[in-house]
Amino acid sequence: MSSDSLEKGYNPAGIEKKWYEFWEREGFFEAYDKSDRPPYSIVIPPPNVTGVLHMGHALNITIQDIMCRYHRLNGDNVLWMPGTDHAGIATQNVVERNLAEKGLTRDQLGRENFIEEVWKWREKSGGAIINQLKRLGASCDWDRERFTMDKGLSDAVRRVFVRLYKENLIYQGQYIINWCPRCKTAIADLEVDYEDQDSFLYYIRYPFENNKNSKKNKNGLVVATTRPETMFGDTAVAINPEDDRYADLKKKTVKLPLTDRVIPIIKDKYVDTEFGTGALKVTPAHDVNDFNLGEKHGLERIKVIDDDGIMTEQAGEKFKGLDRFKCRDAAVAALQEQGLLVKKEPLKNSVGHCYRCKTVVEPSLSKQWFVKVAPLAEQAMNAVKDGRTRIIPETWSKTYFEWMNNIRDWCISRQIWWGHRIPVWKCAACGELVVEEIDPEKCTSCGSTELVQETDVLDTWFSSALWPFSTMGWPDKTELLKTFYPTNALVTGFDILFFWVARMMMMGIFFMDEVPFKDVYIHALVRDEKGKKMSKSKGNVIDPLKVIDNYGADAFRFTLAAFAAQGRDVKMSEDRVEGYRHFVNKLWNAARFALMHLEEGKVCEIDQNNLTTVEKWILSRTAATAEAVKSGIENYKFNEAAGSVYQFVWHEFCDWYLEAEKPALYDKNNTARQDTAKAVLAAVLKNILIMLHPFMPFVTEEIWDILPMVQGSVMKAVFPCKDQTLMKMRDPETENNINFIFELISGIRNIRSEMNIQPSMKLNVKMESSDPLEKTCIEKNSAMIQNLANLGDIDCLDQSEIAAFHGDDASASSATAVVNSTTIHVSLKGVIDFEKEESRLTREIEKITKELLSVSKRLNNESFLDKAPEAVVAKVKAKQEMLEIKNDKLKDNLNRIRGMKK
RNA sequence: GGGCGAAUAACUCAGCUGGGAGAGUGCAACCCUUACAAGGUUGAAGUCACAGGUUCGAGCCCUGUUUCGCCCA
Repeated sequence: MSSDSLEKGYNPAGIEKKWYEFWEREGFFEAYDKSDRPPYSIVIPPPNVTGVLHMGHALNITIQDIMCRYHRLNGDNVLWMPGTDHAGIATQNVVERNLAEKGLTRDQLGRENFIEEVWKWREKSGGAIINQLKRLGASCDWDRERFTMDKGLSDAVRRVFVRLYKENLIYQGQYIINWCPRCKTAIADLEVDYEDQDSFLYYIRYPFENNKNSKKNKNGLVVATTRPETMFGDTAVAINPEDDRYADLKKKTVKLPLTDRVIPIIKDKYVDTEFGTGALKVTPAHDVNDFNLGEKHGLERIKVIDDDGIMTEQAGEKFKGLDRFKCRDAAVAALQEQGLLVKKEPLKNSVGHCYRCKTVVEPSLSKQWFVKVAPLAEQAMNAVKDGRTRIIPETWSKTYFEWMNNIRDWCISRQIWWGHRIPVWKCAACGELVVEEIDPEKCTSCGSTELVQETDVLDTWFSSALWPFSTMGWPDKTELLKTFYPTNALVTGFDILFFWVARMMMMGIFFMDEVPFKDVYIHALVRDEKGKKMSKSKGNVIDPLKVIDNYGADAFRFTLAAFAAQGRDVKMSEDRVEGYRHFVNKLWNAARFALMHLEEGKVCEIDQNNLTTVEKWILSRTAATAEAVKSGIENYKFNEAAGSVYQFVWHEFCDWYLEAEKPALYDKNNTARQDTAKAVLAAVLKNILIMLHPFMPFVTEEIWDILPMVQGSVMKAVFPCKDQTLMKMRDPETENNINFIFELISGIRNIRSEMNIQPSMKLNVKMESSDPLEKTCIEKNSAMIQNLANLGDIDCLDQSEIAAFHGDDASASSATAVVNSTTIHVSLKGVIDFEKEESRLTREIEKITKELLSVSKRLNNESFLDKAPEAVVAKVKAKQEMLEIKNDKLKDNLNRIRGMKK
């Protein structure tokens, strides 16, 4: 391909699709069950099958893709295991909503037909997110895609349930759980979102029995509650035994208003004396804390709200059949009528909502299945404590321990149809519970065939917890497991640290005897540009697919990587993506430029003996940048990796190197020089493409394809750190020399700019150096200085010439700059503005004087000299020396200019 | 109420086991120089939230205060 055909600007449309299909077709994402190469594996956090791509996914996937592509470039056998989870409640909701449009309910269909409907839905529209991940460039091994409801994964779920049950780590029991009256299922503690809400605190008098005394505060106990509708389920009133207000209380019971029941007064230190009146109504069937209190004191549990959120018979004739919130108003009104409502005051309290449908959760007494997590949690904690699994950033391990220490048993049964049905059968004949992996034919106890399977299904997270090994074929002992378990890393947001990571840890350790992953990298949340959480209701959601359409996946990915600093949220705005689109374009144009010179030329080896200083420098910097990218990615510091390569490509490669190399590239008269220049250009560009490939897979592949000196795909290239010849090019001395030269050039440019001299005007310069090494360096690179500073004559003065020059008029009408031990005299005969030059030098001197002051302050301090490390003292001394030289020279120059002014 | 984190240039953020503050964007001036105006060159800009302490030395470590965010109850 010729560079003429290359667009002036990079246009990602079309190119991304082309390469993605190419990679898939060629099988470049495939992992090998068995291989001599080192294994590297990641399992994807399975997105919800009903989900659509959001910013959180985009960041999560980009990070994993960077890691996987990087490891492939290192020659590893990489497995990136993809898939989705079946999202029990969410999916059932979606399908039920579709049915409702046709006027149907799931009950009308029946369980089996309904499940068939769900599968149909999943075939048709489930997993749309997978194709969206591909738009980002995700290099998952798609042939291995898994779904938590697949046969193999379902077998794994049964194996796990049965074993945990038989080891008494799963049990069934009547406990208080969180009930969603809309989803009509139990949900786990974690699935409840608490939100502050404006409510009222109602003060209600519970009168004493047969009390005719009218002394106001003595004729009953006043309780405070936010939920008067639960009073029908009260089975006690509790007070703190140390509460002075009730020290003289003789009564043992109170009458429960609006009912004919009498309930006991119990004493427990649990009661908070600060809250309300210090008297607490106790409703064991509808409050977690009351449940515990009730258990301790052997209280009766009366359920007054049913599974639809409607008051039961127990609420009495007048209230039964009312919605729980309507009942609240009705009860309050009735109490007021009877003069039992003492007062109500506004209160902000936190109310639990179902995380799927936002309905207010009802704590409710219910028979459910639980996992006894404490023993599992301990193992999971130990694995982090002893470093078998690292959590990165480390600070999240505190949160992890905090949760593990306060963990409660996990309610795993759900009263829905879509999910893994619990493998427990009850014998209708003898009542025996049969718990088996394979559907049993008859009762293991009495032999009866009348077995009825448990109707509940398991929490989706129960199957997700097995993801790292169930996806690899467990319970079979597969080659895949042998090669890739435990996985190297898990990448996720902190929001599912407990939902998922902690549970995978427990299950992995229990069933595999090994942690599921060596590293857990917790990345940031993506927020909007003001730092607010993105949400549909706020209308501040940025759609990743739109961003890709507008700016290209490469620019988007690079933006995410560049902002993904550890422990900090990513604030996303389209402006930022636009900035990085410029970077993609810059790379594109650098490649276009390179192609002009490389397309016809033969592929040359670098002639090590013919390298200029700037060529040695760019090769050294290439090696250094490769190191920085490697270390950034391997240490999960993606912003550092991205930042290093950005800085290198734009400022070192494009701004300095390409500009410096142009004369050689265009020089037809010196083909040896030209060939070497081309060879270096080719080598550096090639390595840039490889280093950038994990971040920007599409544009790098496109350029790689066009470049004449490389074959195949950039995906099959080798990361520069593995190239020993390149890595040996690290050369700090050359880097110092070049920095010195660059500073000289900048010094001259600065004079040009500040003195308002036409950029096109060629300047004549004399250099005066007291350091012979600097002088040699200048002489060696004078052509480059001449070129980049746009000079006419450049003259490096000998010792013998210096004195004469200082006596000359030319020196007096020069503007000067000092770099290290070298003074640059820019001849401005006739055009110099002495006023300007004087103020320029004065400002320079002021700056240096300030620095010098702080340096000498330290060097005059004896305890500094005494106690600071030698290296530090030496460094400061060297700095002082340098500053003093510079200061002296600038002052000389200033005096000369002042002399000329007169 | 308990826990975690943040505060650095106009904005967004880096800043390693303490050695004397950086980048990108933006801003200002100049420039269509044979890859790129989605560009180049140059420049201005900071009491590192506040108050103490440790240290020869603090953006960094310790204590307290203020403001903001998140998680859990």
